[in-house]
Amino acid sequence: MSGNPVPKRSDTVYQSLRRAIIEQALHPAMRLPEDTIGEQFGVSRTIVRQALNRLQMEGLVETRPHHGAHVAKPTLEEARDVFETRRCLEREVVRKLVERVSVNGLDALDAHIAQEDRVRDGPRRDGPRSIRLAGEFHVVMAELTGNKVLARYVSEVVSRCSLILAIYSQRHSSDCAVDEHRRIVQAIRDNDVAAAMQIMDAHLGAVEARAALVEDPSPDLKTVLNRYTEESAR
Amino acid sequence: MSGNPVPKRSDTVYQSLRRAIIEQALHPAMRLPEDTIGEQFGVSRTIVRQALNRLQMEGLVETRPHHGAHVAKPTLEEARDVFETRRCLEREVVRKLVERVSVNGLDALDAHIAQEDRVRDGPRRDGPRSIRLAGEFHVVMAELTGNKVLARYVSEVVSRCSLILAIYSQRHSSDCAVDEHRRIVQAIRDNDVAAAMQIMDAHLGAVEARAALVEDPSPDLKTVLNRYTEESAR
DNA sequence: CAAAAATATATCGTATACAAATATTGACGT
DNA sequence: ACGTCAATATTTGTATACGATATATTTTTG
Repeated sequence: MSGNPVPKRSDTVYQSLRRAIIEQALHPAMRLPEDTIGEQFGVSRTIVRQALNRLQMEGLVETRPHHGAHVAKPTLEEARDVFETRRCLEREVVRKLVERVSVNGLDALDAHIAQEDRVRDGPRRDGPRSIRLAGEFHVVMAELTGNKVLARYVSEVVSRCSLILAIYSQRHSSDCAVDEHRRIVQAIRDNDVAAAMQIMDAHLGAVEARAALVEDPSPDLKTVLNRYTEESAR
Repeated sequence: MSGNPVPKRSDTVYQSLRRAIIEQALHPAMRLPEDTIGEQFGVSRTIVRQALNRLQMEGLVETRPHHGAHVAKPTLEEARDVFETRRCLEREVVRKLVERVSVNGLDALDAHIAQEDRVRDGPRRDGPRSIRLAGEFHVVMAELTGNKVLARYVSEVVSRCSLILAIYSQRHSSDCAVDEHRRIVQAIRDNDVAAAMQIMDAHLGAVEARAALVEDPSPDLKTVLNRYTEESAR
């Protein structure tokens, strides 16, 4: 009666694809053929399909019948919905954490921030990893509430936010983000609900603003080619 | 390029199972063998598995490797998590609806309440259907916000709440519930955020209390037997 | 007679094969 | 030269077959 004798190969595929999408290694609207992925991982389409289904439910991939799976390409409206829901959920997270969070929990958050610092100031500016870490900070917070349901939803919206940022934001200026994380933890430490919530709201607002202000950077093939033909004509 | 030429057979299975679970036709912890279900619906295990996977993600069924799928049997802790998250989400729903809801939206809510009344006062007291309708009222509200993400999460927690009520509440006293629904709509009509939220919170609190106050009616075999051995020893 | 081992059965996990649907490409006629 | 239509080829949707694993039953042994 061991816990996990078989590490579930579909989970491996799922997590790999998830990271690849979040870190923008797989661009939005990119096709995800089952055969190709299966060959790559050495598994059959059955396994790949499970992973893709999960990703679809979480909003990271979209599938149309007989068209297969594609990396999701959220519209601005969807993006707004995700951000709005995320704010709602994270307010609850902060509220709960201020109410009761263990010292270990705060330490875990500090440790995570330290890791974010390390990656940011590290030898090479690892943008994708930085985005992922920034998101995981919020997931860690949600898990510290002890509410599994809440944590799952936060994890989902954070993933989707990462994808949205990957689309709509040119570069992830994580400098301010890390600092805001620090300030949120400080407010929680001070048992200051209002401050923590306000900082969190501002933080998410800043993230959202960064997304909303930029134009869609991955337009249709036609548009791209138009630009290039213009260049060659010039 | 028609919308849905094939109504997706897995969706049929999914919805049937979902309703059966929510209406307590399928009891918690009941086994759900893939073959049996497949034979019943005239589809292969592949289809059934898709439906079961979806239900698992939504928390309505649980599966352990090589043990197959069972109807979920949430613990009290899970139940609390679900209720807490639901409150958080529905507060947001109410807030958004008060901000801006169309007349059509309010009409839809009225119509739904009327339907609840009809079923409640109908010839036969249709308990299961009453539970389902009560839940769907909240889903309709969430959908009226226009936020798809929010609506999906609300739909999920409402489903799970229905299941929880099915377990922990002996009978669904829907009389008060319908009236509370009416009062919530009234508060929204009056643009009274505070009142609407307060009623909603009280409503969910009442639902939760009804669940939390009852002891687990189907505990472990050991626990039951312990109680009985104690009794015989006394 | 009780307990433990061994077998049998049922159910699940995965791969693969076949059918259906669609996008693409080439041919053809205007 | 361009638009339309048909054939091909790729990809998904579904079913089924096979192997693995857990549970139930039976048999054996102390």
